[in-house]
Amino acid sequence: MRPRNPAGRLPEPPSPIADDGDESHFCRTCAFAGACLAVGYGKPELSALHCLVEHVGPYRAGEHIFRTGDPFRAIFAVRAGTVKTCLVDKDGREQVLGFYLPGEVIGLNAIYPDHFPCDAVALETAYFCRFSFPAMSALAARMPAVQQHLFRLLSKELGAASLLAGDHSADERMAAFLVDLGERYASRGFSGTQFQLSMSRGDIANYLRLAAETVSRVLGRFRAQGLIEIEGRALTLRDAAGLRRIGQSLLPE
Amino acid sequence: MRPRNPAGRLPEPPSPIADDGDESHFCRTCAFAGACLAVGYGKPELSALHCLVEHVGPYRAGEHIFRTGDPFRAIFAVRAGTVKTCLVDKDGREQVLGFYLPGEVIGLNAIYPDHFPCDAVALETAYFCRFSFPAMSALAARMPAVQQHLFRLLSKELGAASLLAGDHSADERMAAFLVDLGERYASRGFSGTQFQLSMSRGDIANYLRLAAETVSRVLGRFRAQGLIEIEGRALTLRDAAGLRRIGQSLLPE
DNA sequence: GCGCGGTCTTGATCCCGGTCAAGGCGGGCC
DNA sequence: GGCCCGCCTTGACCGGGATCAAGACCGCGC
Repeated sequence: MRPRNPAGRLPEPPSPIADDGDESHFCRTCAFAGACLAVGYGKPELSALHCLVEHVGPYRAGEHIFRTGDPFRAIFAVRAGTVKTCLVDKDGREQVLGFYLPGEVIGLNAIYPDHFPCDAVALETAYFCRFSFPAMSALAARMPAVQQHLFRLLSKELGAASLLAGDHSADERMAAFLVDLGERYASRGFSGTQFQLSMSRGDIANYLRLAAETVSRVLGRFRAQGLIEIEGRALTLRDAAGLRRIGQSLLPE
Repeated sequence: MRPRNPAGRLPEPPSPIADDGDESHFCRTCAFAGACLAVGYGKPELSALHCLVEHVGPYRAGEHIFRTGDPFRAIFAVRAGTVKTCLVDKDGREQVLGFYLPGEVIGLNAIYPDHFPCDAVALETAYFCRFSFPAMSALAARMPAVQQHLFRLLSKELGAASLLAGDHSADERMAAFLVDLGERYASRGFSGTQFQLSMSRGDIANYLRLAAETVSRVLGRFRAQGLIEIEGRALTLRDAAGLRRIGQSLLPE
């Protein structure tokens, strides 16, 4: 894996920011749009939901959205940019818990401890919708679809965490990671086969519980096998089916 | 780790079954008692909750409470006995997701996929309270404390799953596992330092992502160091503080 | 009693991935 | 321009835990 193309860092991908929506429309990628629109709520409910939303940002790469120990008051939906969450154990080593793309929600694991159990850090310039959680809970009680949606978000993340906990080879983890990223991009309307990795090799390694060197080597091997193309952080999935086969034991369905 | 004492299997520990409760009282270890009683709900709410509960069991060791793919209709609180949940990947290898003691709740990870994503198997004779989930959701909408409690249960399990996903040594995992078990028993009114392991070494190994042989060796080492006493499945924590120190990076607070 | 199967322990060996070390590349700053 | 620093890659080596293999112990059924 030799020459690094400047395109690996520049130009900033044109990652379109989701529009802001209005009284009766949500941001295009909103994590909650599905919960409400699909069920056909009317204007009053929509404005109720809009009332408890606050647009925040931008956060520059490296800035914290919240930190371990901060009191839990709100969950955040990513509008643009990418975020990693990570816990830092008492001897300072960090452990990446997840990466979050536009349309995804962070902060759910703070409900139980009632304060954030991890840090959230922007990996590139990022914008958020901030949902006051007390207000959201109250709304959930009035709108079953919202409650149901929250339950599902939580439950979904639980499933994802369990998978990562399995003992799988470096190849399996890496392949599953790439396929998963692609599918998440695709489901939000971006290209699912060609995108920028917004996180460093080190972060990927940490997330997959591998060494950074191993990530490099596996990526190199995948490239040699024609499964992917990669230059710096610019990634193309050449053989998604092949990757899926390798990572199948970690992938849904 | 040499002689095995028959006590490892027999006599059946006198694991007291939780009482059944009545119109205004819950089973002693009920996972939802706290949600309701602490907030001081009155008779009507309590009977609402009681109405949607159904006592089921006994299930004998090895019997399934639910299987992967079963449609999701209810969550289960353990009244007595122990349960393991595990997913079976397509090539038949199983992965233990968790062990559940009296007072704990299984089935939460089924909300999102809307069918059970794993099997639940009784490790010893077990009894349950079965909560219809649609009814529970409806109740949660009327009783904020119930909704909050469900959110917290989900969020708590999410935290636990993330921890297990870290890369930790066999000693750390094992120590944390033993301490955690002890604390969970203690919090339900059982002895936290002396109890029967209701699962096989193989199940423990699978849960901790180790080989069964490694579990044996670590247990042997812990015994040699005076941290524990163990004969078959009869376990005594001799130096809980020492174990906690070893497993600290996986343990809360 | 005896044999069988399951669970557990113990020892020997192997291998994947971690660690250490060195070097390339690119970007930012003086 | 030149330097430094962070990120990434590549190679050499090492070690923790998996795997393979053998045997102990127990409960059970005949």
